[in-house]
Amino acid sequence: MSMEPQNNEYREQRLQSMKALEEMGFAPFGRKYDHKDLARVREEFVEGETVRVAGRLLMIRRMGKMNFCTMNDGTGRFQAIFKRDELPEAQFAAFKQLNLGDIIGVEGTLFTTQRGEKSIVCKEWTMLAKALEQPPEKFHGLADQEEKYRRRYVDLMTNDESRERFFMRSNIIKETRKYLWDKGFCEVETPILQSQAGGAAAKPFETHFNALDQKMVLRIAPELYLKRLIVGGMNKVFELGKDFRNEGIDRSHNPEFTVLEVYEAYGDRTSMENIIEGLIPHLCDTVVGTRRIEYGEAKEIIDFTPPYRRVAYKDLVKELMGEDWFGLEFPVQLEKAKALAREKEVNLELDGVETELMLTHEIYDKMIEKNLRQPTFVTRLPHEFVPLAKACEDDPSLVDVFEFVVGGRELCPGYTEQNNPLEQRKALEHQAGEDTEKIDEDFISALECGMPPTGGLGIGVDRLVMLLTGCDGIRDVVLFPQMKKA
RNA sequence: GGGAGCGUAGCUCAGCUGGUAGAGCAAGUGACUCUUAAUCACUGGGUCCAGGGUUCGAAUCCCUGCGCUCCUACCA
Repeated sequence: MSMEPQNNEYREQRLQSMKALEEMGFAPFGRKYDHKDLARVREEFVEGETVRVAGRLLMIRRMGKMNFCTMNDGTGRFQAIFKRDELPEAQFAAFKQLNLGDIIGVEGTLFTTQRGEKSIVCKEWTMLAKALEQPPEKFHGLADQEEKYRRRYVDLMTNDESRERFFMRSNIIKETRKYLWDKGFCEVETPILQSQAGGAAAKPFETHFNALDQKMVLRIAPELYLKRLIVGGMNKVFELGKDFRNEGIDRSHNPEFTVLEVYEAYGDRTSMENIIEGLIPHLCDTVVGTRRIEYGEAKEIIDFTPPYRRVAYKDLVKELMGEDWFGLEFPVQLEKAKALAREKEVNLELDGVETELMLTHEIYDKMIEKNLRQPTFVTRLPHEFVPLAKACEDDPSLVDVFEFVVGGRELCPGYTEQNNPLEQRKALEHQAGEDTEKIDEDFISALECGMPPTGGLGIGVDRLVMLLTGCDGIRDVVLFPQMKKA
């Protein structure tokens, strides 16, 4: 657990081996080495061809005059063979000084063993980097969660699965950009360092700007700046970047996380539904290789083939509680909910629940959303839950938004954005309460210049990656998750 | 925030009602020219997370601290 260099028998031995190599004329830390990726060597394997490869020694099977090593260069594993017959005497002798974890370059000829293992028979090898630290056990790899997160490089070098997951994350981000660029969206960058935090209800991280002697915050959402761009006539924009929220850490929350926000002028929430219905299948096709993804411990199959179900919040509630639900008296509703909860063995939290709205929402939370396994847009939510969004045209008590639910969890919301500056001010003032300083006057002022009707979308990229890689913890898809100082 | 659990060799883990610390892998030496979690023989390796307490005696029991994990609550 110590972060200081190990000072043990391994380190001593390796320092000695380093010295021995130097004395034999092998510089323990090499320079640029032109080579072919191991994955390509395997793919384009030609018996007898001479190639140069490089990588870390993962396993060494010493048999005296013929030795087998498993190398790993980050693209894949490959076997290298060190035979006395095939190597200059000095090279064969120096081979004995190699340890697990060392990085070497190998020049040799491609060869298939009797057991059919594609290999390279070494003719000449080069020391590229000596490892002074002993790598983790070859079979289990690094298993300790804490150590995996704190020393991700050790996790990456030993666990192929972990490394592949992060390459997959990189591809998801690349293909997300590509998809949006191809649809005519413009990628922008807005301030992360802001004088006031807006666009979400969350505690910001605070910092101090010395030159201006001014308190600053890290953004909690890019929303308000992106809408300014819509006002300015950048009609289709997106930003892919980090938000920071000064709140707790758990399996689905990291204080710094990656978000994608998309805004489309002259659109509405349905424009955003179309983007999700296009983007997610695109990611499935280009990155995952299937639209049917295994999810959770139960290995439940989630099918991302569009179109996705669209259903109004109230219709979902009626499906469960009966067509007449919203006409019933509150005490009747309460009894009915309790009875159903008992039947389904669900624990409803009813303390302080005094209205139809609150009760209905508790029912939705505990008994409806969890059962929406396949991709679903839940639309037409009560105004109270999303106070800043634009009301539905035909019913001012509802807002024209969706929550996109997959696997029983909300993945992302989409909005028909509020473009009436008077309504927006009212809503913001209501939210801010006493704290009127919290209102971003410049943002209101932007709206007063006239913002076209607009659809907006915000996706937690980490959670999207979790879904597509079948992980159930955010720390498994963030390279260096936030940890307490050890 | 509330609850439960964990921290032992480089790594993965055993260690019962308290009696001077164990295995596998890894390492060192030796044998072996088709191994692949190679095999075989011998050898070395520990601040039992840190600090305090109980005890003749603590990895083990108690307290405090640090870190992690799980459940639960909160979270546009």
